[in-house]
Amino acid sequence: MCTIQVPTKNSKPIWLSNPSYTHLLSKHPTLLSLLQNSNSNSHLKQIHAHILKSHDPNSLTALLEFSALSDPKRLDYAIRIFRSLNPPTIFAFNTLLRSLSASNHPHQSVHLFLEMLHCGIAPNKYTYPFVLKSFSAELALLPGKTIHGHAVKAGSASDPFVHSSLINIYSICGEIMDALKLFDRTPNRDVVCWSAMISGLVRQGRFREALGLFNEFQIAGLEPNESIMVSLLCTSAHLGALEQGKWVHMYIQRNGVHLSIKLGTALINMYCKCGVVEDALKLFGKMKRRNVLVWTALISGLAINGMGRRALDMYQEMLRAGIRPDSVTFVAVLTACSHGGLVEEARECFDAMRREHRLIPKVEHYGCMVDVLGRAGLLNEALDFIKSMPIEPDIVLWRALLNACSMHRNVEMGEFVGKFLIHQDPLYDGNYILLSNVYAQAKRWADAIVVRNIMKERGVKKCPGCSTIEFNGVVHEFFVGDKSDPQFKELRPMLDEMSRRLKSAGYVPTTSEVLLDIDEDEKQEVLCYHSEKLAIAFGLLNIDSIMPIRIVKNLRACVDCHSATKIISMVFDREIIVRDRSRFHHFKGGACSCQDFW
DNA sequence: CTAGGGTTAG
Repeated sequence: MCTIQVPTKNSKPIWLSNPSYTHLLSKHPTLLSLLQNSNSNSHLKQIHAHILKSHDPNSLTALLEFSALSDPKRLDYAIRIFRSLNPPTIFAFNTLLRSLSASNHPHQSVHLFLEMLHCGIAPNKYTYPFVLKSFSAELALLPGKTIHGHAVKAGSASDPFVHSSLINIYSICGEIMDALKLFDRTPNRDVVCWSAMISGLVRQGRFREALGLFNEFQIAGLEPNESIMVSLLCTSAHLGALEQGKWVHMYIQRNGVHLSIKLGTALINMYCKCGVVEDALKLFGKMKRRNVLVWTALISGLAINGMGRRALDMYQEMLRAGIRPDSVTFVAVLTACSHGGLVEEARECFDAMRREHRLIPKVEHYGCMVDVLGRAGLLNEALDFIKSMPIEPDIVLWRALLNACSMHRNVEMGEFVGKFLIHQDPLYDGNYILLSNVYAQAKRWADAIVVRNIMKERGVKKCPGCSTIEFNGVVHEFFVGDKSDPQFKELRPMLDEMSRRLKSAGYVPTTSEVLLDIDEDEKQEVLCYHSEKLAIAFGLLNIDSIMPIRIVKNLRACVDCHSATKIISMVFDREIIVRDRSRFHHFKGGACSCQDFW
C-alpha cells in the first residue's frame, strides 16, 4: 500500500503557477490529485513506486516530465526515470533536453543528443530549439552549426521556432552576418523572429543597427512585444538616448502593457543610465514585485549618478525587505562606495559578502576594492591588498590602480604599473594615455613623449573623443577637434562666447593633460575643441533654455572639460548632465555632483 | 513539450 500524506491547508502548490506543470498535470489527473499540494521528494518516490507497480509507461513519462521541470534539483531523479525507460520516447528525450537547456550544465545536451541519434530516434522540431538553447549558453558555435545542418536535412529548419533559435545562437556567438542572412531569408517573419534579431544586435553592442531594424519592424506594421521593448530600453540605456527611452515608456503606458519585472528593470536601468534618477525611483516605487535584479539595477544606478550614500541606504532597505544580494549586487554596492569615497563602508561590505552572505569575492570585487582604496589615495594599501589576493589580479584591476596613481600623482607607482600594463596589453590605447598623463602631471615631458611615440610606432591609435547629444529625436555626434563638421561654423560664435564668459569668470585652462609638444596658447586652443565642449555649444544653441543639456561621451571626463563645464553651468545658468564612460556628472550652479572625485 | 528580453569593477 502506498500512503500519501494529506496536504495541509497551508502547503503551497508552487508549480501550479507555471503553465507547463498545469499542462502536465491536466494530462494526468491521477498525478494531479497526488502532487497538487505536495512538494516533497518522499511523495515523489512514493508516487514513483506506485506507478512502477501499475506498469503504466504514460504515467512514468509524466513523472519524468514533472521531475525534470519542477525543480532543477530533481533533474537527477528525472535522469534515473529516463534510464528506466526502454526505449525512451522522443518525448522523453525532448523533456530531458529541455530541462538541461535551462540548467547549469547545458553541455550535457550534446551527449543526450548523440545518444538519441544512436538509438535511431530522429530529432523533431521540438528537439532543435532545446539543443540550440543549450549550445547558445555554452557559446558553442560549431556544434550549433552541426545542429543547423541536421535541422536542414530533417526539413525542420523552416519551422519558426527552430528558425528563431538559429538566429539567436548565431548572434550570441558573434556571427551577426550569419544571423542576418538567416533573418533576411525568413519567409514569414513573426514577431519573435524580429525580436531574436534585434536582441542579437543589441547583445553585440550594435545599437544603431538594432534601431534601424526596429524602424523596419514598425514599417512592416507589427506591434512590439515585451522582448523588443526590453531590447529598445537596453539600447537607449547604452546610448544615453533619453527621448527614445521615454518613447518606449509612453508606449507601455498608452497600450496598457503589463509592467513585468523584466520590463520594470529595463526601465529603471534606462532612466538611471540616462541620468534621470527621480524617474527611476518613481518607477521602482510602482513595482509590485522586486527581485534582486530590480534592486541591483537601482543601487548601481544611484552609484553611477554620484549618490553613493543613497545607494548604500537602498542596499540596507533591500536586506530588510528580505532579498538576498548576489555577486552582482556587491559589484554595485562597492561601486557606490568607490564613487562616494566611502572606504570604511566598502571594507565592511566586502567582509559581509563573505561572512554573512556566503559569497566568494570574484576578481571584479577585488577590483572594486582596489578602486575604492586607490581613489581615496590609499595607494600603498591598494598595492598590499592586491598582493594578498587569493586569486590572480586581472588587467582591469591593475588599470584601476594606474588610474588612482594618475589621480593622486604618484609617479613611481604609476610608472611601474603603467609599464607593466603596456607590456601585458600592448594594443590597448588607455594604458599609454594613462602612463603619459602620469608623466605629464609630473612635468616629465620627455618620458611622456617617449610613451606617445612607442604607441605610434606600434600603430595603437588613441580612441578619439566623441560626445553625443539628443535633439528633436536625433542623436548628434561631435568628435574632438572636428572643424570639418558643417555644424562647426554655426558653433563657432557660441564657442567664442563660451571662451569669453569663462575667462571673465576667472577660468584658467588645465593644460597638464595636453601632451602635444606645442606652446601653451596652442594647448588651450586644443582644449577648446574637445568634443564635450562642442556638444555643450550645440546644446546652448539649440536646446530649450529651461531644459538641462544632456551629453554622453565615450571617454572619461578630462580635467579641463570638467572644470570648464562647472563654470559654464554657472555663467550660463544651465544644468548640464554629462555621462562619461563610467559615471554621471550633474553640473549645476558651478558645482558637480561627483564633487570633483571621479 | 518549443523561440526572444532585465542588474555587473575601469
